[in-house]
Amino acid sequence: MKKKVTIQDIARKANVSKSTVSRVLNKTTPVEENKRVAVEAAMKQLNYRPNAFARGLAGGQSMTIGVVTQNIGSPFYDAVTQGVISALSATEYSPIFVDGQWNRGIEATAIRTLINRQVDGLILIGGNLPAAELVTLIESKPVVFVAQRLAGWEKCCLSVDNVEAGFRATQFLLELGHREIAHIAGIMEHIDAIERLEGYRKALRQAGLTPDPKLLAEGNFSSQSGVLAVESLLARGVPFSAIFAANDEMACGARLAFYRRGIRVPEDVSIIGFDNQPASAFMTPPLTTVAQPSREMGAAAARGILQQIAGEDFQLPNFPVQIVVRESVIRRW
Amino acid sequence: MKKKVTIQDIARKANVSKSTVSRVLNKTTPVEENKRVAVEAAMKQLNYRPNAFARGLAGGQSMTIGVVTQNIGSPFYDAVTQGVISALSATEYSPIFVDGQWNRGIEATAIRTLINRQVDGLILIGGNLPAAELVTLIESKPVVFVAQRLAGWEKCCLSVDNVEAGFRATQFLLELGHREIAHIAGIMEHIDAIERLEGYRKALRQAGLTPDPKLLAEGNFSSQSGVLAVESLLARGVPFSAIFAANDEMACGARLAFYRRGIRVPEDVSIIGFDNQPASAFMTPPLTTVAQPSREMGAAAARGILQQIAGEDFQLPNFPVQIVVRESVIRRW
DNA sequence: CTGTTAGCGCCTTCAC
DNA sequence: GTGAAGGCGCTAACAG
Repeated sequence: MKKKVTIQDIARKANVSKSTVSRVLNKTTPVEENKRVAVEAAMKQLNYRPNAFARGLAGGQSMTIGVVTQNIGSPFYDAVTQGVISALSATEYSPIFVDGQWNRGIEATAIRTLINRQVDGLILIGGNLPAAELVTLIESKPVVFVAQRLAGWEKCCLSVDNVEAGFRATQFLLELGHREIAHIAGIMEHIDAIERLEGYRKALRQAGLTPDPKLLAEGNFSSQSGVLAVESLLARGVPFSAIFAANDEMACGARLAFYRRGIRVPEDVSIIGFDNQPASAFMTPPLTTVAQPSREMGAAAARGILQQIAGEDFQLPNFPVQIVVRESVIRRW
Repeated sequence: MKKKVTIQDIARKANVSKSTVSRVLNKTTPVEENKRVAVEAAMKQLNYRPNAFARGLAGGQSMTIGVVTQNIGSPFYDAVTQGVISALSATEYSPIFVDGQWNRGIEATAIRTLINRQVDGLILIGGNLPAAELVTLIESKPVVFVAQRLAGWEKCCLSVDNVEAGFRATQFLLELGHREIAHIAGIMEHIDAIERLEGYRKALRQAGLTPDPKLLAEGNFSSQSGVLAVESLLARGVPFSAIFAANDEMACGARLAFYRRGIRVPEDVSIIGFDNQPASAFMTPPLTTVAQPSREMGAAAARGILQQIAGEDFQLPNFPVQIVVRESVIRRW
């Protein structure tokens, strides 16, 4: 075993005291030039690495911010994660990730683990713990919720307006001339799924149409469920000329189901997805979809945390969605 | 600010000493039943959470294992990560992730960050730091390299035989009757890409064919590069009836390029990818691909670390690849 | 079985 | 500017 070099060792080597070493390390107080150089040299020579634990213990700051992810669903979450990473990489803070797997129990444990590790802030991406439980877990640490809409915590919530997004996606199909529009919803326990469905219905109603339950299939955000949804839809015998899927994975699955049946996209049916995941541009035909600025949202979340830590007044930005038109939709004459 | 409750507080409340509390906490030494109960009750009441930093400082163990990922390339890496998470979730250890982005500098920094955080072990997924540098960084901590093949560190390397995999993929196409087989390689700095290409050539030679440089295109593992590769291949005017892409993303891009040109898959050209990423089953047509047991590899890596920490003798298992046949290949008569 | 005594490595007052 | 002393919360010997 290698003996670890401590602040003490380098103090001896540089003929100064521990305090001085600490000072050059943190730049908290000016230190005489030559001493500083000596210290830095010693650190280099002995290959000194400050012990993050000791620091955290003594200083009260862990310089880490905890991120709780949910690995199910759409690549949207991955992108948010990337945003967090990149925003933090320029700072002294490191992210530490724990996965909640869309399971309340696991999620709670994940948060506890993070708190035990003394994270200085928390970013929760997705998740479905009730607000009350969250409050007790968080312990009043800085926090930002991504893709959530917690009552009483609006200031800390970062998400696009999914109702609006669903509305616009449907509206888009309506404007292309479609009248019989099906929807493949996500898991109805997720706020995203609920709101997108709501937007879908709203658009239909506004166009003077009545949402037909027979044109609604519930999936679970997986590709496979998209296949099943289309098969179910087809089996019901109610005709439709377009589909709005609550995420790209399911849109993907839907497209495959049509392929299997010999139904052409977009000649026979149009598809619009959600998330603009990278692969959607490479499907055949390329998938039209609704894009959320996921990376930016992750970065914004990280910045929000940093500002809270700094005690600054902060406000999370608003993010608009955007429809990315590709060949999977076509006007139907 | 909430005052933190410490081991001392609960010791007072339970009328025992700090040590006893520590003992029930870690179950290191039997403690009298009634005292134990009292302590546990006190912990519950005061909502006690042990401070991981203090623990780490005092005990020398951080109970975290660091994972360095590279977010570029194929979803293979994501799956490995999942495997690590799941294998570790049953233990007292938590993974902490840092991203190296396939950049030597960033990767080195990532490893240093992890070391500073006193991780008890390291899992490096991908990456391309030279062995020499790695050695000094690691500081003789337990380590497992996934998808690497470091000379002198064979015992700690976990990867499939990519030469063999490339060989079999090509062989598979040969057996279908193809003779003019193109290859879209990955970034030639990555060992995976190099080995897969080598396997491809080996198979051709063994079949009595000479690898034609005009049938080789270099991509960068991204979908987009798959598109470009096919366009480049087509522009060269050398006919081919099948393509082996070094990962599914590029295979995806290739498929799109053919679609754009009106070239049918698999009627006109067959495609085989690599990684068996989930989406590959949902392409049109579903993609034939080479599967690595990625989750299992991640889990095995985690177990390897744990065994090293425990000082046990360990040996990383061998993982075979497997060809998953789907509709994107067809015999050519 | 249990309380007491030392630190773990570092930061932060304090006097100098 | 700089060194000495104290403490962060917990674990790990040590005696009892």
